[in-house]
Amino acid sequence: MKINYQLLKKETHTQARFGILQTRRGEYETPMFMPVGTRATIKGLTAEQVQSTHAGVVLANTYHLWLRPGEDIIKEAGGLHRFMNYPGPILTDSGGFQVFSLAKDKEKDISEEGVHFKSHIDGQNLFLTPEKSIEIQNKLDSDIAMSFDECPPYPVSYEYMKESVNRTLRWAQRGKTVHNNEHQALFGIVQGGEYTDLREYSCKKTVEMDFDGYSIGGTSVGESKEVMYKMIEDGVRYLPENKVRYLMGVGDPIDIIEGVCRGIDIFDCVLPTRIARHGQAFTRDGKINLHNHQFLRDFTPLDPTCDCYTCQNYTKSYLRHLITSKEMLGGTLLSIHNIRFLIKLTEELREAIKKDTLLEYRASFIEKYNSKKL
RNA sequence: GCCUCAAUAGCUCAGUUGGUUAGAGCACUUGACUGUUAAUCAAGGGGUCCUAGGUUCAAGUCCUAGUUGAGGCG
Repeated sequence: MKINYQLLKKETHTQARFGILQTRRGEYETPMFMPVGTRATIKGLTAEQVQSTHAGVVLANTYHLWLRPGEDIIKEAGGLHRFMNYPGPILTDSGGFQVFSLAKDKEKDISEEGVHFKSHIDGQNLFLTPEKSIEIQNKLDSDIAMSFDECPPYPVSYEYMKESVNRTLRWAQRGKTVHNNEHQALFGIVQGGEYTDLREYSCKKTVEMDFDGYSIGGTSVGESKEVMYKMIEDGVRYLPENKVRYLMGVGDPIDIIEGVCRGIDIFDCVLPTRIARHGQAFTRDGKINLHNHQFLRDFTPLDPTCDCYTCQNYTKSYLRHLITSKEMLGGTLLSIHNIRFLIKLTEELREAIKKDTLLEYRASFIEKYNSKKL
């Protein structure tokens, strides 16, 4: 079995869906949030700590693991799961997004064949193709492989985006052709930027190729929230109901809620772990910065209603001490909390979908979350 | 007692032949971060330039005295 998505319930007032993602490593309810472990590690967390957040699927990155330690080493180790000691499903991103940040001259570096760019480690010239990306992911033996796509910046001209969408479609087909791992699923990626007709075109053509799941790419690259939400709506409109939908790179709590309301099933984002290392935490009352002096004598947990390891055992005062002292444990404890926060959010969204109360849930969450900003 | 050196932001220190509004790093106070090149980046507050005189158009900078500190000689 690769993976299978079972749609169990559609929310009455929105496009939201409750479902189950069946994998060879267990079944996971959607909507769900996937923590990001680019270099085969959720930064600062052991596998046990990751699992304590009730995480299911976890991300790793093809580009990073290709450079170091190399896919052959991981294959020799017995595959990515054994290598990083993670028993749950792993999704590998294709490296397409790295092209977006590393290929400096898009016109020159991105060709029909693939992408030229420089290693961020030692600057050596590299060339990545759709075939190579899929081949690496086959060897990594992740549970879900992603098609190698182009993620254009924002904004970009209609002409460029059209060309890019077509190239991404051809790359998807090439990747699908060489994909050769019978228990690894392969997802297609819908692009098209903010252009509704290109999203429609990209979506329909990608679906024609029949992937195991579909993702919306090219969001959260600098566009406004309104544009991003429109991209989601346009990207989702022509996707089949019986396949899982993954919004790539989105993990702001509000954006997750808005995504779910528009029919997204799974999300991934570096935000919870990155802001954690930078000293910030999600709370029901909005994001807080543990650097702030106001927490010096705050001997209460980040969130009294949170069931995470951090909130069960540590106070804001102590977390502030760790962060201001630059102690590693600070990033670890805040990462545990932030990941758990987003996963708990998806759990509550699932309940709201089942009870058809998603709009009320959204309104009350957002009101509380934004309350302190005014 | 005498000699030498030093004294500039909370800390450690730059500061040209005297020349606009005296700087840096750290610390402090905040902000940003969305398929991780990111335990990162950005902004802000903070000064009786040891004190008192003097020279000069102009002194953190030169001169005199003092104070404090470090070292040396008796």
